[in-house]
Amino acid sequence: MSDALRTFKASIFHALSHPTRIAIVEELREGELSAGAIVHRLKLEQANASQHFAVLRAKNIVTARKDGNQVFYAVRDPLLIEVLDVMRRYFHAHVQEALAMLKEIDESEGERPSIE
Amino acid sequence: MSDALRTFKASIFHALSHPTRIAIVEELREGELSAGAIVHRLKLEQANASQHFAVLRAKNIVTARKDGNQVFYAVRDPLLIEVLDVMRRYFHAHVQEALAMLKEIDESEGERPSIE
DNA sequence: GTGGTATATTCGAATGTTAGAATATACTGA
DNA sequence: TCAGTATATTCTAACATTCGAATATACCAC
Repeated sequence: MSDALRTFKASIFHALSHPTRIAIVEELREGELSAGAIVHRLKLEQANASQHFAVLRAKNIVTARKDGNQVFYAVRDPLLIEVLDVMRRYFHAHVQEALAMLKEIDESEGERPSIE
Repeated sequence: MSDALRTFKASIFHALSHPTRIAIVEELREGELSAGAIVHRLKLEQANASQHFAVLRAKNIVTARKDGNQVFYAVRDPLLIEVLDVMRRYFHAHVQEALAMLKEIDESEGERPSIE
């Protein structure tokens, strides 16, 4: 496999390597939503959300459909949802250590982990 | 889904979001290899490779088995290979734009892209 | 036109990631 | 023990990413 191809793959993973962007893609699992709806559901800062949308757009992970005042986002390819599904199975297969990892993250942030 | 779980998923993606680490995991697709073998096959700097191994170990993406002088790495869970397989399909479904992305990367690096 | 709403972009400071050099550790064989 | 090999860690400078604040753009209703 060429290094350029690996760079492409890595760039897709990179686009998904932020909790907020994962959350956005998961929100879009059932279909398109307006930017505002996502901001509201995930309680994000508008500017910050828009930055994350830009990352997802740049990698063609989502499509943006403009309708009047609003922009509706959708996951472009269901394969990516499939990737997230496999990740979910991966998570369930390793709950124990996932919990440990969450706890570590937790302890440095002062919040309690909760599973799904 | 809890924010902590998203953080967990994001951290796995993050571990895979570097071309060298993708390359390492793909090398381990068929089974375990020594650190040295991977360094040799991928023509990596020893120290740099070791740093990437550390990232993959920290996320439990690979296991490390020490045998005498050497350390043998293996992908711990085939589910991750499955993730890479879905990504491969994703890639094939979007060769066109992948090519465009590779070309862009290419133009800023002075190399020609080649597909798999 | 003006005012209001929805979204995007730019900027800056804090933080995180990277590669490679140097160094450290661990094991083996003589 | 010592020399050699395999791997890991630490350090540092360059670079990228993140957030929130401020600002800009686009659209709609009046």
